[in-house]
Amino acid sequence: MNVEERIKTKEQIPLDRRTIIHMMLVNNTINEQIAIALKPFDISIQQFNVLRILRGQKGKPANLSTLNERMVTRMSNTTRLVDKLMSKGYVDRITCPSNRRKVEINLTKKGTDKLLEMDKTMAQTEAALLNQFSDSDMKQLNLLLNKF
Amino acid sequence: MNVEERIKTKEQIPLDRRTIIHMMLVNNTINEQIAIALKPFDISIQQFNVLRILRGQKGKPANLSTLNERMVTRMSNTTRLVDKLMSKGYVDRITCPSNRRKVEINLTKKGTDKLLEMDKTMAQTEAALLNQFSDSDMKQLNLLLNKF
DNA sequence: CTGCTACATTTGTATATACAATTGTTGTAA
DNA sequence: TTACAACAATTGTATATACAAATGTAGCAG
Repeated sequence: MNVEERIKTKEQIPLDRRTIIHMMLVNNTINEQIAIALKPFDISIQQFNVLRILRGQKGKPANLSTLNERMVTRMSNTTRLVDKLMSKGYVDRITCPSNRRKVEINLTKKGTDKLLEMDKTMAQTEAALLNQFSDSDMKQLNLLLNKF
Repeated sequence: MNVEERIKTKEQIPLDRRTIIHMMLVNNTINEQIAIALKPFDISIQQFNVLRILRGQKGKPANLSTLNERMVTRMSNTTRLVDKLMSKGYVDRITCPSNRRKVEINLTKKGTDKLLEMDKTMAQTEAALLNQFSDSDMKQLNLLLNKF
């Protein structure tokens, strides 16, 4: 992706600004591709993220603040995000018996199955996005990203 | 920024997935910081982007499709984005005399002035975001981003 | 036990965004 | 010249998101 061409500018962009813009452009690409991959499942990136967090819990229920803490892109209203996953039948939610302020959220069987399907598509998408990267490219990129 | 720590996972994340997640996390940081910088001006990143595009036009008016084409993060409703800039007095909009389907959007004096103020804050924010990067780091990062 | 503060989630509401349908304009083929 | 397709922007509407206020619960000082 050529930055100047994409944003149609002829003037030279200072390196620091160009870097920021470049990051944004790539991120848009990433988000678009993942959204396309998840579209058949009628699910957003954040919803997918929550499903994966729940799987990582290995049956141990999660409450809302835990989810919010672990989400890649945090959002201001996790309640309603979980509402949507519930209405799809992917998770269930009960109030925590030991502390009735909290809730316990779990993956359902249906959620687990769907997530397994999504995994395949997502793996393909990740691979496609990164197909020009060698392992050492990726390591280098991760090192550079650490500087942010 | 340590990925595993941030998303609170103990399991090892495959390198390709980690790379994608890392990109997203850094992008969130970038967006948050820029949003904070622009908050005093009561303007969004995309609105700021449009103002800069208009300045790049050097007085030559832009129409909506031009703006949309050049925006870093394109959106589905540039009309209403421009509405907001108009209501702030930063731009004006007339229908194009030579082709009445199009519009001509221009920066106002007020918009130009405000943009100049925003430049300062934005330069600081960019510098702060990239303060751990040497020039060669940035060049390297840009090269790697080209692979997406 | 009472009153108070902190906690965890939910709800209300205003704003933002996506997507499709609509409006008005232009160019052009018959 | 008329009819029609393509174009450019706008509008309607459903959904998403942010932010603040409200609800209900727990813990704790006195």
